[in-house]
Amino acid sequence: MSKVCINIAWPYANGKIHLGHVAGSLLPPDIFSRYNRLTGNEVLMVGGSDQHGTPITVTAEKEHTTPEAVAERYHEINKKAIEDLDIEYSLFNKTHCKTHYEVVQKLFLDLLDRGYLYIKQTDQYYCVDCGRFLPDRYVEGICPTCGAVDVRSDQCDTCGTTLEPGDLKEPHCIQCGNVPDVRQTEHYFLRLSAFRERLLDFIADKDHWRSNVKTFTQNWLNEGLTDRAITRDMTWGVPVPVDGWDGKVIYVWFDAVIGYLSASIEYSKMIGKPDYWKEFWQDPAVKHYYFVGKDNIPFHSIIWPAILMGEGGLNLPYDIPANEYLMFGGGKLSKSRGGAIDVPSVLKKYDADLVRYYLSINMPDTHDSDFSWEDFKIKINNELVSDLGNYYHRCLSFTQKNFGSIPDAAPPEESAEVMEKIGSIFKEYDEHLSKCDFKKALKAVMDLAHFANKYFDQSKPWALLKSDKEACGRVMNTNLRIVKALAVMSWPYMPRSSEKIWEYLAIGGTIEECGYEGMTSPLPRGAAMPEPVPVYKKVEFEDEKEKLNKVPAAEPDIAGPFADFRRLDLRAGTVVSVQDHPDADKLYLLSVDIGEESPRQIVAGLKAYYPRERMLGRKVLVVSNLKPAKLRGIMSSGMLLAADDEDMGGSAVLLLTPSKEVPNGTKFSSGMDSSPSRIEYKDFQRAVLKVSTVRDGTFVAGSRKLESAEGCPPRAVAVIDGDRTVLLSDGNGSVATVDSEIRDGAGVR
RNA sequence: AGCGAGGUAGGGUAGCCAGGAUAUCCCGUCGGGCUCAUAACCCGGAGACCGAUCGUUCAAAUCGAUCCCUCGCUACCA
Repeated sequence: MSKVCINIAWPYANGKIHLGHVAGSLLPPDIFSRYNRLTGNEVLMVGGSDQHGTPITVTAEKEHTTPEAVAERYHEINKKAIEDLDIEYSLFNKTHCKTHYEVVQKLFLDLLDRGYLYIKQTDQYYCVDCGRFLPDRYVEGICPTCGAVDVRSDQCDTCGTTLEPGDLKEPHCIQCGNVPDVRQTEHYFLRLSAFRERLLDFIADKDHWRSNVKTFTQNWLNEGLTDRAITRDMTWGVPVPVDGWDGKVIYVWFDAVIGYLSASIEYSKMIGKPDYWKEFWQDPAVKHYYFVGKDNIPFHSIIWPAILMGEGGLNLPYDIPANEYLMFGGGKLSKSRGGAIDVPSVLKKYDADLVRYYLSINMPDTHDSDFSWEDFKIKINNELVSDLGNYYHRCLSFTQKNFGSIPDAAPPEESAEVMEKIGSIFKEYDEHLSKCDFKKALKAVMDLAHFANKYFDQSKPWALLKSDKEACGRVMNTNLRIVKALAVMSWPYMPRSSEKIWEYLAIGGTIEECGYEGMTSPLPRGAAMPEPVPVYKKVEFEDEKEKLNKVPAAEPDIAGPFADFRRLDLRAGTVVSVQDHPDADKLYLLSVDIGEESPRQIVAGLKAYYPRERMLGRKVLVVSNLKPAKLRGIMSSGMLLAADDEDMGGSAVLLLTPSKEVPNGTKFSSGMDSSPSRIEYKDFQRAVLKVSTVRDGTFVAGSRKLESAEGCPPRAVAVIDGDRTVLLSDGNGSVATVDSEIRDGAGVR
């Protein structure tokens, strides 16, 4: 029996938690905690809502409310969601709490005393109108390096340059629009660099860490550590506990990680044993685990250990089993991407245990994993319900119906094989779980379920019932012992249903009291069994499936020959104006008339190939239904088709042009039906368009026979699909071509 | 283009770090068994030159090199 401290990454209280959070950092620690409890260890499991920081103040301003209101709202929602998932924290705390403030401030002052913090003057934007310093994301302007517009003041997303206050051209406050001053301000910096050696020592023996965690940390340390500002000019957060520092707070990443400690202390106070936390934080024998997502690794492997080292006398992390991402429909499952599946709505439809099972068996522990409702259904129905659930039910209902109570046990030699199997599965399970290998341990449980079903079949209790009821009872007793073992081993994963099974077994007490120790002990003979009801039901979703799965909207399906090409809407047009892109070397900013009310604005990377005068007035072909995209800050609605023979070893880039004069807006669909619906760039890339000289009705590149070579210029563009080759034309004798030499087979992009 | 991950039977995967004898599991498929059970369970079959090539080795899915392809993030891709 030992103590274990389980620390869980703090979800940010600016939105509802979703399945990505659950699979990534919330469910694993709960499984691990329950596993430890069944092993007989004492667990302290803490975490909570991260409630400070600028994004919450932004939300609050948007909603015309206070940051506290926003933070509290999501704290309550998420706390409830976590409880509904049966994730049992000792305490799910929050950073906006008195104890947390005190602990953060104490650590701050301790580090200050020891010389790990120092003050540095920095420049910061200050808005006179708003009367305050502005956070980085409150100031936008033009990037001095690349000229992109509406760039945030800390970093240009367009060119990646890191910016300092004052760098931005034409800065403005996004709140009031005024031009902010650059004023001197001071901040406390954490002397991270002072911990480098100690941190290297710290990770040196961490061979049990997952390789990505260790490698990532090692790389960070090798690159050298830069001191970081740990205070900000704002009021939403933990105040800096130094006179004259009003209006400044401690920055999130110093604030939030300390939450592990403050939540432990807060919990101790709550249970009336104010020193309880010390048993976990000050006894070096207690292992500390940190369950986080992979984006959170350095905060837990470097910054937090540095803070702990600076404070001294507190346990450092023992392991940081960081998970990868749960992907949904190909995209990262995150709040910002909109593909999120938040916990409250999922739990409205499905039992927590089903969700826990699926996320466990599909956990992104070593790689990103994909979430889909289709897969959810398959795994739940075929594995959980059919194997495990059905086994539970056939055993319990058969015994209950025919015996009404627990029948007498078989003599040891009769059940030896089964008990051995339980033992060997448990060994495997235990090994995996002790290493936080959740997926594999659960697979071991499912293996036992499979073995169990086989045992049931082979021992044929339904036949024995007629021939030898006593023997039947002995077999069922053995079966029920497997049921018991399955329920105990499943409990960390699916607590609620396991407890239900426990009731049906009429053992009394709880699974937690039984523990792994009592898992294989005999059943209470003669105990009356209640009538069982299946604990897992198959999931069915005809409508739901459509709704939930169709987050990535189904596109109108174009099938058949030239499907990829027919998704394009190609139009003839005339370049009516050419300007240099203000912020890019290679890009032109064009207006192209494609027969619409006003010309399209299109950004094109052609500066290197066409001087301005050769662009102006030029007849071109435009992909008109391409999803508009910002190119270095400027919207581009479409793209010009150009041939490029790089793949053929050339270096020419030539704009496509109609062979005969056609009105702007003329459709180039080679006489086929095409779709006007909006497409992505990658959809465009799927269509195969090639340029080649044409001789005797044959497309020289690849010697492909053209289906019609009518009106064909000597060099032309063709659309290729399988073995079919068709000229790209307007269907009326104007064929797409280029006006100078290019290698045959050049692609079009 | 940069970074990250990955390419193993029709689909999805395990194994790869610590190289060895019939390559795992799930779905699907084909055949059989059973009838206690949630049309579930059990057994058996077919189906994979482990992305390609080269190398290291007595031995490579596993180690090294090169290349190809896919996905995600990022981008002066249009």
